[in-house]
Amino acid sequence: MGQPTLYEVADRAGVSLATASRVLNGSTRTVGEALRLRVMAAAQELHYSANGPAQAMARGHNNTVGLIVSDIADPYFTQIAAGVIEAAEKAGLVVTMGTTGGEPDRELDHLGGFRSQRANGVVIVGSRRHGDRIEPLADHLASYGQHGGRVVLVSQPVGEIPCVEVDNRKLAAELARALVDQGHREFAVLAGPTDLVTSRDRLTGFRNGLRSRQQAVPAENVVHGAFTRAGGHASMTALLGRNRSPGCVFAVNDVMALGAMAAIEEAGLQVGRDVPIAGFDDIPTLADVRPTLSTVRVPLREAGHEAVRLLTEPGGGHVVLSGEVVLRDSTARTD
Amino acid sequence: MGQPTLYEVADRAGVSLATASRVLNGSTRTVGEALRLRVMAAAQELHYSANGPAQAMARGHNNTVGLIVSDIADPYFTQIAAGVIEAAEKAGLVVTMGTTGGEPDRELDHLGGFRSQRANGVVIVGSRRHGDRIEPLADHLASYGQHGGRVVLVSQPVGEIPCVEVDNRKLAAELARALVDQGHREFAVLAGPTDLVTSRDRLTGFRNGLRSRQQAVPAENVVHGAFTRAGGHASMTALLGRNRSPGCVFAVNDVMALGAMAAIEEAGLQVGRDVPIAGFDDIPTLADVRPTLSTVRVPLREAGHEAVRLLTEPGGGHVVLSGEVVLRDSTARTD
DNA sequence: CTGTTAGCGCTTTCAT
DNA sequence: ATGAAAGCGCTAACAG
Repeated sequence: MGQPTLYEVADRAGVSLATASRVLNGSTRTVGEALRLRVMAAAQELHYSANGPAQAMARGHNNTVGLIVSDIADPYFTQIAAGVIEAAEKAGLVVTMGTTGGEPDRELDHLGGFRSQRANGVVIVGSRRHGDRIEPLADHLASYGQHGGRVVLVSQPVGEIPCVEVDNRKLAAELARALVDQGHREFAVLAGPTDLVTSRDRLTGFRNGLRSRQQAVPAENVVHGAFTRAGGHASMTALLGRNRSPGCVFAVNDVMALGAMAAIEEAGLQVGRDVPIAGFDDIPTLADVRPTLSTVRVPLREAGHEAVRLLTEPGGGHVVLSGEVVLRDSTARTD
Repeated sequence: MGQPTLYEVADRAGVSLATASRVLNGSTRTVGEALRLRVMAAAQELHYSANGPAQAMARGHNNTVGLIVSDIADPYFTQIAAGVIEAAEKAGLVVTMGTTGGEPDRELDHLGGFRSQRANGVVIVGSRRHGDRIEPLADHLASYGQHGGRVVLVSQPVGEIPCVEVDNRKLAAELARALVDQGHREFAVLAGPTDLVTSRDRLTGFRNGLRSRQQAVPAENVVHGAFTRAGGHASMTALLGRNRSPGCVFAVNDVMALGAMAAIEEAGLQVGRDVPIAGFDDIPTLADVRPTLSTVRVPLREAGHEAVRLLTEPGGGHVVLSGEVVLRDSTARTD
């Protein structure tokens, strides 16, 4: 015997199904005080709990938002996820989450799952890949969208899909200029994966910024690797293997910068004095790392809020979030 | 017009609803090759996506696990959540997440929500509170459980509810002894909230450990505060205000220890040399903090895995996870 | 204000 | 192997 049904509650309260439904599940219709009380009492006594799937079916949607990230344990995604959850709960939505481990296919799987779940909308966080065949995603999105499903990307736009974007190129350029203005003249970049649009944008922006100050990064000082702490560590180790003083290093995200800092120390060098380094994102973790890391503050939580806003508000939208360069000790010139 | 229905697919394929259902949604029944192909084709062409709520209603459950944490951005919860998600995805379950911000009432709200959603089970992560009126939770759980809903606690047992527990007392005692064995003789504890069972257990365990080595923490050196980085910072600041060399400090979790380390530095003291400190949990963040923090490694992700296992396996269960003391630089004796 | 009654889309006996 | 039909629990017209 399963959970009590609305029917049983109605029965016990001696009212019709409709009446019970009206009092228990926020209908606009109003019910007489006497009956209302009887229904509530009956529900109490039976420990009634509305059958969500049945409601969802009858209503056509779920009050749910799907969230797709590649790795919830990565501080970047954690922050955005936290923002999404905050905003969603505020809007009375429930968040269902899926992780991809970086595999684009998993993204589609989850999208299909959420669609099938009849989620009100889906937030997909994570950089597009350069040369991505856009079609599969766009296709899915289109057919999902045609049937009222809403999708918001947090990364880069794909077609007309609503999107929350960070102005990576502009900010990376600003960082580059700030670094030059601090007196740095030699540079290296831990550039992340070659195909991630986010890392490419940051690299490009950084180069543009340098160029506007008549500086450049030598090709051999651009090293690619995974977008993770381990990737940063490996990239930095490789770089140091070729050149013990590569100049000021720009890691395209903080997590990589952290790995790189560890690698620098392990090589017997001192972060800042021997090898200045800057990151990107300003994840909260940085608060406890010494030397303090120069980086670009990106409003990650806010990105999550915006994504939910785009999902719940009518009409599309394309939000470009800015940020700000934060110079700290890891790039301070001591001479 | 909404999404295509199974009926439309069946129609287009020229078969019955039942047949279409059997081929599209993993039934045990088998269908002739010819029809099967026609159905699949029709589904393709129509971009059919099964209506999850309808399936859930017909089947009675959701293939969903609810996850309740107080704050997804706290590394402790992040790790456990990551473990839950890993295990759930492996088991073909989807995870739906709710946050409480530390308010016990929100826990009940979410529990109700998940129950209503007909989640297969719910994982509740987060310390019970001492003097909690167990009844509300236990009540809800009981009536949920009677109807086939499964709940697993990750923290401390409540009644007969399956639970994944960390042996906080034992481990805190081991830490205390290890610290004494390192030569420390004076101690202070940043003890967290007075009512959280986890913090109380760690405090008690620590005291027990000291006692077994004929040591103790003076009452004025036990300072309570929030279970967060800010709480650790505030507690440490307060402690230092009374006593610039309180001895070896035990922060009942790493996040607090991190806040405390910042406070120590801000007070112009040096972590380790002036103020030795140890934490608890061994969150990944510690990898990038200097001096390296002595702590107790707790298998957080594994706790998440175990929780899902308990949820999916028949029968109850009570898992007690152990951990290990990890002595690093923050408590090294230099004299 | 309250009750009747169709569905919502799918699964699952039960026949054939 | 396939189809017909009875629900699953709830909402939302539509009637009173």
